[in-house]
Amino acid sequence: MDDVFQALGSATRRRMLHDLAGGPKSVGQLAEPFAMSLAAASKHVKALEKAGMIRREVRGNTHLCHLDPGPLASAHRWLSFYESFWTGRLDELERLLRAEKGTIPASQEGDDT
Amino acid sequence: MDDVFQALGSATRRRMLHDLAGGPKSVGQLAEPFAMSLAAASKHVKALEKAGMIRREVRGNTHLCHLDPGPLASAHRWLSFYESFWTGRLDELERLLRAEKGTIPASQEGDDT
DNA sequence: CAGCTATTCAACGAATCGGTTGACTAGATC
DNA sequence: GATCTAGTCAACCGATTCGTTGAATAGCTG
Repeated sequence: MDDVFQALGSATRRRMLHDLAGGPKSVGQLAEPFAMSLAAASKHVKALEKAGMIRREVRGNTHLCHLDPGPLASAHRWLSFYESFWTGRLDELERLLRAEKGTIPASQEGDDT
Repeated sequence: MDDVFQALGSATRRRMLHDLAGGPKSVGQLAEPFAMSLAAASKHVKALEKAGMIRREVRGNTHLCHLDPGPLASAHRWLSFYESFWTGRLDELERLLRAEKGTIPASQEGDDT
């Protein structure tokens, strides 16, 4: 989860993810919108890969990057815990907090599912 | 958005948020679960505050911290853009991507709503 | 006022980040 | 085989992060 949120904490990488939503792209294609060296962009790709949000398919000369939405889904679920908070459903929040005392749900504890 | 995801990229701060979901807490109370100095914890609180996820109410001697779910909601909405991706609703994704060509929705571009 | 409590601030150090450049590897192309 | 292209790797640099400690501030308490 650390890696995921950390990866998302950069506009550059968020933009890359967004571009990837339109379909697989090579590292070079991902780098194109940015005024930085290919090496720098390559590092960003690696950060996304480390966070599990990118799968790499080495296709001959070029590395094709695919979006893997799994970690995004995890992050989304993590945030959903607080949803009742911003929708004003405080009763629901209380239920969640009470339920947790017994269960220790994965998305709020120290694991990285 | 950078600040928000960056703040979330630390298990320590995520734990603090989670504790805050149970109600307002002082800096000292937030620091208690951790084996770190109060000064260190104070910095984490400041990071959360900078990201807008904490409001501080200086009540005499102690600083009472309240959860502000706004930025969490924003992050959640940002991730929702990809929801169709992990739910397998690729048709919906395509609709989103197509729609965006005209609109440029705030949650996926360079602003920080 | 003296002293305890809660918290911040400033300075420091080690580690990490985000970028650069130059060298390298491997696949395509002539 | 020479060379162009795609990408990584390693070294380096400046800025930031995460922790520390010691001192400062401000509110309570005797």
